[in-house]
Amino acid sequence: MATQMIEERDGSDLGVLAELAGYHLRRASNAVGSDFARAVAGTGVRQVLFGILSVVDANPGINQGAAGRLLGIQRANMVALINEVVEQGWIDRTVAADDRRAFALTITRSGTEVLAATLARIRSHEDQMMADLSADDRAQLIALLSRIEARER
Amino acid sequence: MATQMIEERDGSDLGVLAELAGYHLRRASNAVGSDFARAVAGTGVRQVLFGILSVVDANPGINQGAAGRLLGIQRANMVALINEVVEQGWIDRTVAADDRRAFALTITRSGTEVLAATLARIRSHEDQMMADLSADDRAQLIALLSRIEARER
DNA sequence: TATTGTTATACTCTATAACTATA
DNA sequence: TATAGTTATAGAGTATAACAATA
Repeated sequence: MATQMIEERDGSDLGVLAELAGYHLRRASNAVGSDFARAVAGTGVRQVLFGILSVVDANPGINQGAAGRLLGIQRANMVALINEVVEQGWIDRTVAADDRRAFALTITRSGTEVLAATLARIRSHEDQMMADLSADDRAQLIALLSRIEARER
Repeated sequence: MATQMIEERDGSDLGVLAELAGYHLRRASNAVGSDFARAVAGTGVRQVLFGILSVVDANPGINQGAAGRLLGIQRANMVALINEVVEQGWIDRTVAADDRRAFALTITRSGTEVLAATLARIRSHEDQMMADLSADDRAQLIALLSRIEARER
């Protein structure tokens, strides 16, 4: 099997790094992350916060802890994040009816609007970042990434 | 085209988030990143530092700035990172012969050993994280990610 | 005893602006 | 003027440990 050596014009290259999926994951994730930030600049939305809005929208009344587990966010870190979306008026936080330790989260009218508005911007941002990928490529990418995510421990 | 809805056993799901490549990139990158840390725990190596070792090893005498550009690390952030690898004795930093503003970086004997030793651990860590991917899948993944990285600005 | 949310805290990565010394 | 490296600083994400209230 012939391996392809990727080089800069001046001959400098990444070395073994180029073969490591972890490196490319980090670079691609950072590239997409900072373009995401540009795309939603001024809205107060960030990648994590959009995730919370999406999960709470899809699961009305979900517990704070359960939402965190779905998103891979630790309990301790959820506190400030939920405070933020509550203060923005995007999420309602009420004591859960069945468990007085827990908070039930629901998206507000305003939160729904922010979700829709930023989703539009995010879709066009993703279209740009994935411009070199066909629809199949994109689906394949998500499928591959999901298989890696599943190995989290 | 039928879309597949991914759900937890209790019926909770990610909502629109599940369709966004950016979200899966972030989750997969974090999962791989923390497993990387576990794999090289105790060595003093981190993802960024391994990147620097790899690039300097592949390009002896490369400038600090050029190494940073290859890796997507800002000038300002390179300083502390290079201090770290120099203090560890993994990299030699000398004033460049042709440009007295610049530093020429070369990997040391010790750095070469650390690179080889951690590379072995990293390869087995990647094998575990990519256990659900065929060799073709893995190559495809890296190819797809590279196309996204290329859109960085 | 275990779980939910909380506080405090620390580490790492990334970003920007202003400075210096050389080119 | 532009570039290489530096300093200072800030924001964000993630991690752990210990605690109170409730289950």
